[in-house]
Amino acid sequence: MATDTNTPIFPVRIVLKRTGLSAELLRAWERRYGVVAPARTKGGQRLYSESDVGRLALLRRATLHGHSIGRLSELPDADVAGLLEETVGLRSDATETTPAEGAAERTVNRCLEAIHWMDGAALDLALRRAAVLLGPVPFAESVVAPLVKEVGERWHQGRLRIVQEHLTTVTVRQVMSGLLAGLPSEPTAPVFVAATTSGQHHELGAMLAAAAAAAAGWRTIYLGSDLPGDEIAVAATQLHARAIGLSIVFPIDEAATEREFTSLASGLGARIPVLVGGEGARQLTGLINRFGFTQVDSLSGIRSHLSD
Amino acid sequence: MATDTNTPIFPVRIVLKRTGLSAELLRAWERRYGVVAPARTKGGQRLYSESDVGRLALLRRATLHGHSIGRLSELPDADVAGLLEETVGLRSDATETTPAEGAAERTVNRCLEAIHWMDGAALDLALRRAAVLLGPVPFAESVVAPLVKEVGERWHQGRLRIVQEHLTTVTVRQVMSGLLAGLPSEPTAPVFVAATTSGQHHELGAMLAAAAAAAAGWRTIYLGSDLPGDEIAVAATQLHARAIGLSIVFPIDEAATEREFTSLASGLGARIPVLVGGEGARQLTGLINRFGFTQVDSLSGIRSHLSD
DNA sequence: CATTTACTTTACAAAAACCGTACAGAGTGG
DNA sequence: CCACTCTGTACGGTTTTTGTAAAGTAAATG
Repeated sequence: MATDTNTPIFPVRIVLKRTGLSAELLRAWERRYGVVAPARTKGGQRLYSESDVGRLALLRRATLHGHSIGRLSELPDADVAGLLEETVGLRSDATETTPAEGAAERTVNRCLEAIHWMDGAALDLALRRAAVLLGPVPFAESVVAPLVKEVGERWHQGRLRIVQEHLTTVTVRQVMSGLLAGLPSEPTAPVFVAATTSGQHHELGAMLAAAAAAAAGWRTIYLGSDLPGDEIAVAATQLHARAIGLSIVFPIDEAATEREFTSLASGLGARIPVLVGGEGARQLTGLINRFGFTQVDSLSGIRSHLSD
Repeated sequence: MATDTNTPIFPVRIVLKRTGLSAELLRAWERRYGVVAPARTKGGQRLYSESDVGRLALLRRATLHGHSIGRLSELPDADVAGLLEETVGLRSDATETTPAEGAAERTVNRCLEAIHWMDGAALDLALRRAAVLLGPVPFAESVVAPLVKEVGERWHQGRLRIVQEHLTTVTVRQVMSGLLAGLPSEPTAPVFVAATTSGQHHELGAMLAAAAAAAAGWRTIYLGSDLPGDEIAVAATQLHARAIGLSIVFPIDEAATEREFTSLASGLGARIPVLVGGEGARQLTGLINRFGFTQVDSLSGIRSHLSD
């Protein structure tokens, strides 16, 4: 095989993007602690391998949780992952460190299997492992989002029972909220409020939005599902929110959604950006625009919108 | 294995976070009582092991319950744990307000305050503090249960907004699920299924039931709220549940509840005990008895019923 | 060839920890 | 009521650790 996980192919800028490190810090880590030893081009620029990137991402997460880079640098990947699980409160016994890529897809399949058998514990375990291994953002994007979508579809087609869908919601919610609690947030950071309007009982979309915002450094407040528009407005105002995220899965009743939007908009004194996402939002573009809201169709979309 | 429970790896800041001690106090304990003897880095910074952290957390809990650190410091972990269990268990005696009970009440008030200001972070913090201080079961009984009840009442009286109730649900749920995940459960233990029937959107009662069962050593599956009776039946059957817990907060519609009960009962092949709790259950005694279900009115009630 | 991106080295600065010492409130025994 | 112990907290001055910046050079890119 030409490209295994040790083939050096990534230039720094990619690594910076994927790990969230700054160039200076990355070089400092290499110089001072020998955290990774990237190959070089003949001109002397660094070339990192997939496993380098994985290790760096892992290390970064561990340091954000309070571990000191000096100690961590002496540990192999597996131990760092183990430590991280422990300190984040995500526990498991064995730590097979299967370096990233296909991991997400495999996790999703394992989850679907667990859901089929209603094996909550297995589902939980699979999710937690993936969460630690991948980190919050990739986990949300490449595991939770596809999983939720798939479950939604199967449920819609009658291939999944209501309990199974419920079990999924409960378990995913649990893992995600643990993850969210672990993300650091400055007290001075802008506030993001995530919720779901009345009639919308599917929470996970809003939770994903919350995760995306939190990962982007916002202070996020997740208010749960099925909330009247004016209530959301009250919360957003009181909390001085700088943005609001709504998730709409089924656009069952456009008129009802419009009512909610109206009460939300009229309750918002200052003009606060409202991001609307979810499957259902796609069919409501007109409505969304009419209210001056913004439609987003992916988690990265949320992230980029929040960069203002 | 590179990292067992005696490998020194945790820097102070993590220990402080996990134990709730202050830096000064921790050092004082080490200096004066030799409570733990952390390893050092080259530069002289402390490095604690997993078992150090465990011992410190234990000691802190014990001191908060009134034991003196001087005495405790001479005891091995197991004895401290024993002592702690003894003193916490004493609570059920008619003794007036032990420090722990005062703490519970104070926590509830602090939570209500936080809820009023929609300060999710403060709410979360107060709950977590109380959870580690009191341990899972007393926490559920003397903090969460009263809190949920109070919030329910205020909400009913219109003294709380819907958002505030939602925020409470979300936050409590998060803390509780973290707690539940921490409780050990044997794979061979009997299974308890907790849920809420259709139309019942208030989750926390069922979660409390799940916590009580988990603390009693059962393997619990929490299925979430608003589930049709037959779906609960399917899950219970498939999972070989040995008991089912339902929570009914508002008995809005007795006829509807009866329908749910019917579909649940008819879906259960074997005769599985069904425990019904919550405010609403009190007004449905007749209905509950007619189906051969059991009414419970407190968490300790659940525990005692599950001892069979 | 000009502009952008990276590299190295050196230096600085802030945070986090360290230590010793001291102080204050609660409880205890005389 | 007065010492005295036990315990938690606080201050002030150092050292370690870690992140960031500056300056000058080299490589890549279009």
